[in-house]
Amino acid sequence: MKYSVSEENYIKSIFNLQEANSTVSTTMLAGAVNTKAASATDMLKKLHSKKIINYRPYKNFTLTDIGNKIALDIIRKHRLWEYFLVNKLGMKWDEVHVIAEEMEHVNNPMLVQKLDEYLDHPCFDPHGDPIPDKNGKIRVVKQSDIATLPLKKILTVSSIKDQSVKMLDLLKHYHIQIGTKLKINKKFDFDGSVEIKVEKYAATILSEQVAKNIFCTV
Amino acid sequence: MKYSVSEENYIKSIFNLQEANSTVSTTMLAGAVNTKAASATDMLKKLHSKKIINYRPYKNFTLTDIGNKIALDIIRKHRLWEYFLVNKLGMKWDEVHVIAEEMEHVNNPMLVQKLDEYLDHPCFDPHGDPIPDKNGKIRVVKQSDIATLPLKKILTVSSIKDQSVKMLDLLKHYHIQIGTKLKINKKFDFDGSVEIKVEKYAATILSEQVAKNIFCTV
DNA sequence: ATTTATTTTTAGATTTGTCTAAATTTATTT
DNA sequence: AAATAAATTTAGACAAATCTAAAAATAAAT
Repeated sequence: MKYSVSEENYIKSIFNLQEANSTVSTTMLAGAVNTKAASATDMLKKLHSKKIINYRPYKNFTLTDIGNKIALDIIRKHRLWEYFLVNKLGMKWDEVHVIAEEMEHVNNPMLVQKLDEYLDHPCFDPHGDPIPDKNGKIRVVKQSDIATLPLKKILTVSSIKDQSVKMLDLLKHYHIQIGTKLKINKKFDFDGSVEIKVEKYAATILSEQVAKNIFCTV
Repeated sequence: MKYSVSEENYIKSIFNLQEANSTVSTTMLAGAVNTKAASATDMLKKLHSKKIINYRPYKNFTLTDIGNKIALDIIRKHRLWEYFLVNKLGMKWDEVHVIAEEMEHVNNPMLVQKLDEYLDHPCFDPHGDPIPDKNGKIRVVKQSDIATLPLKKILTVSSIKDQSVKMLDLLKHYHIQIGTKLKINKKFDFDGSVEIKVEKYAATILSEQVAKNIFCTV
């Protein structure tokens, strides 16, 4: 089944709102897709008739299993493209969202598969959000900051707490970005600083403050 | 100025039809964008009001300078994405057109620039069609087949005459594709065969029949 | 528990891009 | 040159997605 760009945007927004809130309202949805509540209602009725959402007038609505599947597919594409834009084209974290918003609607399963292979099956987008796999499964992994993770294990950077420009600058200097693999060599109790080794770069020391901002999966 | 996907498709089709034919008709255009003549007329009137085409009812129409500029920009994106899909994602010549047809409408100048850099400013797409530069300029270069080109010069493969699967197979074996750089070492008068050297591969000999199908720029 | 405020839905209109069928213009034939 | 054929345009309708303004339902406040 093929869905219009509008339908896809509504579906994706419902998913994202469900992630962030216990309950989703027509007004919230309208806000998310940048329309008016009346327009959202129209679309809700259409999505309901297509069995994409559970919907009763004046009551809350949720994605059906079908709707969830569709949403995850769109989000997969969005995040893969974000990863591509940052890690291949060298764009910045904050520049890629708007572009990925357009690319996510390019509909071609073969393309997504090849892109995923080309990027080497990344698990997290540049903002640290997980990328659903081809079956819509999101790998649930506990991520912790470097200050608390164990030594000598290969870790993968999965998200950064402080996403300010200053932090970004610093991380660039350390050759650290989402997806970077690194190892913790030593922790210094004196000031909580940590020596890490990023693949093919010389080992360096991070302050505790920085270490606490870098989250990794094992 | 931003144009709808529909407008862009019409503009691009007019350009392509103008390239291939001396004159473009409403019916031809309708065929190219897969609609009916009546719909094409509606769009022609709209494009005329936006000064994208020169148009008088019942007469032939042409792109204005503005229209030409827009078309070249779309075609640039289309061909850059085709190049990406083939040379980075490893897709096949005949698979990429449909996908690029969607990607070409993603509108972000920074994206196009970064993509162009990432691909190292290619001049020809995988079908051998030239890729307009950022100013819409198409580098006019005379291309000739290997059988007639001079020895010892660095040549760039720009198009393949016979695009059959059999030929494709053979070229893959020789590590030749659009954009490949090669040098002609020697020509054998006995049977017209040619010894070539493709970057970092051992020199090999092509039959005259093959050589005549491979077009290069100097 | 009424009243008031907020949210959601309905009703009717608009825009974009499309269609069919009929009318008009241009091209072709006899 | 008149008749026929083909191409193009007009007229009117339709689907998708949106809007405003008004009505209906739910939630909050006195």
